[in-house]
Amino acid sequence: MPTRKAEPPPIAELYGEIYRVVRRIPRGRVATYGQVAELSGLPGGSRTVGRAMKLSTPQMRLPWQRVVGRKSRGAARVSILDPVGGAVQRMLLEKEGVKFSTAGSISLHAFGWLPAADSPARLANVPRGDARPKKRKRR
DNA sequence: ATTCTGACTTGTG
DNA sequence: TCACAAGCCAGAA
Repeated sequence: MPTRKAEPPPIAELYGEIYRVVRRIPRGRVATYGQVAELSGLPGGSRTVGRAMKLSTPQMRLPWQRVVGRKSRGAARVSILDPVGGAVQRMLLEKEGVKFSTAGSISLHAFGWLPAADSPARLANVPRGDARPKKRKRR
């Protein structure tokens, strides 16, 4: 085979994967950009997920409002720059039961999506040690 | 090719 | 908790 430079990663494919992951987020739950990125095979690609959301269209019928920005260890928040879009996202989430604190943050402890325990029904007894294999102490 | 920008995240102070 | 810097990735100029 002649010299064939490593072809660039199929961006479109990755976007498709991102949308696929987003569709798995259950109603009333939220996932962070970073979380969606990892599940899509794009570690560190949180910004790419944000772009994918922005590029999404209504025809896709994508639950984009369930993807939020991480604020701290157990909290998330709306990260859309456009104030109108941000308000829409919040409204849509509240409509499906997601509660916002006075500071405008969402408790991941209460509404964070747990991909691993997605179908088994999140019992009240959800193991605290997230699905993270290796993680030093608390981050 | 280089620089800027953003629906990101994490570390510091 | 807030502000700022750095690292990060893809698209636009």
